[in-house]
Amino acid sequence: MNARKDRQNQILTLIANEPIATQDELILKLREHGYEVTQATISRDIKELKLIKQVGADGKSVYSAGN
Amino acid sequence: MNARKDRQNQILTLIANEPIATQDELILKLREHGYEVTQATISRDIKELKLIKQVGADGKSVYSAGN
DNA sequence: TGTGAATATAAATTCAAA
DNA sequence: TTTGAATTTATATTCACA
Repeated sequence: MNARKDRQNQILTLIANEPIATQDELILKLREHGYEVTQATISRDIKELKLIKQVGADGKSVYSAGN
Repeated sequence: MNARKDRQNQILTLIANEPIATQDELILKLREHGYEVTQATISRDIKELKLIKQVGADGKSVYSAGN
């Protein structure tokens, strides 16, 4: 299925363009773009995409593509 | 106080030398090296050290120094 | 296969205290 | 300031099912 791949690409785009700190935040953003998913699915996407969660200079954590 | 800085250096050494997946694991390793701390403290250390948790190729997550 | 609901596990934070 | 105990919050996993 391509819904999954599309969604994962959207995730990459989202985190590249704005700081996203939690999976719940990501769920909301995805919803704005027409993707309806739950936290369990996001968690799996993040794992597959090998995203990392890093604490920024300001102390806020942000998801990003590790490399 | 230097206990904190010493402990944080030990943390950096530990994660550099073996894969550590969780804060509880880190607590155990630190204990082996004479440091007695709780998860709350480790969480703060990790934040200060700006460590990242990344999912490896094998699917296991590991803490590492982001850069 | 991919997903959601429920649950388990991990991690961050609050609040008191040394 | 730094910490631990308790708690909240976030994330990963299990289990059933389309």
